[in-house]
Amino acid sequence: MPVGLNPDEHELLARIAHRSYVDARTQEQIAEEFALSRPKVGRLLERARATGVVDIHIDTPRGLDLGLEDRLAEVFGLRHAIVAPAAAEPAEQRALVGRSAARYLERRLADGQRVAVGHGRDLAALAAAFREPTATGCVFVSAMGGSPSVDAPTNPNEIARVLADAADGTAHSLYAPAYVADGQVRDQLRRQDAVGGVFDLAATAALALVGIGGTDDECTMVRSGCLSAAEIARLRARGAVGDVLGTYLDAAGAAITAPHSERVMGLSLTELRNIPAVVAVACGPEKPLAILGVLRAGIVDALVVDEPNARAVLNLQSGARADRAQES
Amino acid sequence: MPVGLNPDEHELLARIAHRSYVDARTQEQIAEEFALSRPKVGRLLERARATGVVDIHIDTPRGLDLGLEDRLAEVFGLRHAIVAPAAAEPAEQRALVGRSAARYLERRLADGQRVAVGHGRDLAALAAAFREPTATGCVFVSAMGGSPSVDAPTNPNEIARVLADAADGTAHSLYAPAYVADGQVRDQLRRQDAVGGVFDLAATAALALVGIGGTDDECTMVRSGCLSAAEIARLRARGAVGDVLGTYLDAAGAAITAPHSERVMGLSLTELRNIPAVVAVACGPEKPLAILGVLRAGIVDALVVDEPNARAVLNLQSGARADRAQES
DNA sequence: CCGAAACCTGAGCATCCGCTCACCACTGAG
DNA sequence: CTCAGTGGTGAGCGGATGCTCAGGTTTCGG
Repeated sequence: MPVGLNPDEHELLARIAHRSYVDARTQEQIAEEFALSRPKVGRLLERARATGVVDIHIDTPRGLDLGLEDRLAEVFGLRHAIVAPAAAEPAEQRALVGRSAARYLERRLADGQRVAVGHGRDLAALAAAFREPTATGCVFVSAMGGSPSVDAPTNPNEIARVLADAADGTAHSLYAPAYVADGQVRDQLRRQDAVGGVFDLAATAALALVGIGGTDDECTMVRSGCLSAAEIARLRARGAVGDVLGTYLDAAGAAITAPHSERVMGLSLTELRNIPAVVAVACGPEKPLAILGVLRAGIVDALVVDEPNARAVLNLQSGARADRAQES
Repeated sequence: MPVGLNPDEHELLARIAHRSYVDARTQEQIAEEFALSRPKVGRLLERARATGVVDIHIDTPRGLDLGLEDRLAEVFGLRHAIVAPAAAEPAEQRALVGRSAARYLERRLADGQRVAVGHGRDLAALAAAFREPTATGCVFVSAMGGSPSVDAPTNPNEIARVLADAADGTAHSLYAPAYVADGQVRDQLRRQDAVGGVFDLAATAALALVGIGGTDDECTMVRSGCLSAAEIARLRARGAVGDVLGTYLDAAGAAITAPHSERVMGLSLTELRNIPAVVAVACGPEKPLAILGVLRAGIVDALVVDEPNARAVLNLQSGARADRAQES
């Protein structure tokens, strides 16, 4: 029961709340009935809500924590944050994140929008769960190169195709590897019409859909053969915590620069920043630092993650803020 | 959890409800966020309420049953129905009803209103609990004669005085007995300025405050000496179930007529009907039929009763309706 | 006892919300 | 395949709501 309220006041608030919420009377009618002014009734109703005399409870589907999403969006300045319920099995967890991301994307897509598509198991899970959205005529474009095993479901081309199929739209594939030998080769490749044209389409997309990769030896880049274990180790040594479209970032959100960054066949951070909306999807226990780095880079507009990552990232960030506060 | 809702729909309703009720966003902002039209968001919120995804609970003070009040008001066409919580002890019950009635009257009184006042233990309890209302300059007028023991706290004069004191208003006393020998004496008395003037004041009051008397041998009329046990028994034999200002009614709400009705020194039912608002107060286990009769007479605008009576009266009425339905 | 500050109050106004209505897509029967 | 019926959708509008602000009252401290 509400505290700091005398019984008469409590009764009045309950009566007025009853009229308002149960009988759906207008504030004016209630004012009339209780011989009060209309604004006063409004204030009493507000007070009833504030003191808990009226308790509005929302039956959230099991596992969904909307407050957590709000905090995530607030702390990192995101437009949308979607937190999928926690799951015991990694595969199940990825499916849940994929499903959440799919529902989100279905809502978010607008007619005729072009979508730049990244790679990874999380985006593959999104694609697998994706159903026909309300929007029509959408175009899905690979935003980065592929891995040696070209038909793997985690390749951008494959993901773009699956999405286009489900959305009854079209797909543009990028026929290039994720990494080339050096910047010179990259520039040369991008000058090819078949490659550069797709890059341009991706760079001017209305929306980018990206995974967040890790820097462990089991990450997608290594498993798919895009990078060697030695290369990943070198990136780790330079402070890399994760990647977006092949560009690696440190924990502060800064890009790991040349020579590695010049070998990437994927939209750069600058190009990504020019896309109006970047949707990032991530899950898995190895990801908190990677997500943190990407969020701090300020390129992400919407984030879809599993609950453990959401909590972990928030803890890392608030810990960092506490540290800074202590220093000063 | 809500039934008949698929999980995706449930999640969407919960998300939208969260934005609306927790984050206090406007429907337009929500529509923007979820790529829906504004009316659609309104409909979804309505649906969320209907399906129980949002559950609005009102913390009612212990013992208060606002739904019961609503039914009472609905069934008998009352403007207000106030039900005081049930109590174990009769004295406690009367105090609770008196308190509820006092709070109600304090709210209801408007500046300068004249109030016609009846008698009885229930009104005495009201007067005892009465505190200064917001309205000022109110006038309290006895609407019926008194009992032989003139200073008893249940006499109209005494009740009017207490109310006037508390409200910082004025009181007009009626110096006449509740019953006289016959109609001739009554008319004669009412022609006296000191008596007739007060009657006129009472008859043109903005509000009447009446108790509902029973017809048992322990009723106020008998206990105060206004009527003898024999007289009450005769009234019972004629079908009387209760009284208002000394006028007895049967269970259908019709007045018991002459000769008894002509001996009353109190506002008649007709006079009462001309008063814009009649507030009746009643409590006690012997009262259900009396209350029923008075309510059926259609003179009452607002009723204050204890919970047992409220339930009993509703049961009696719905039983009667069922009977009539069965006949036809 | 007096002054000032804090609070509460109700008028006026801009915004928000629910309702009505015409329109359209989908469905099922002919 | 056609067409009436049904359920859902968004425009437009009038009423309802929340907010701001000036005025008045209470309650402190001096």
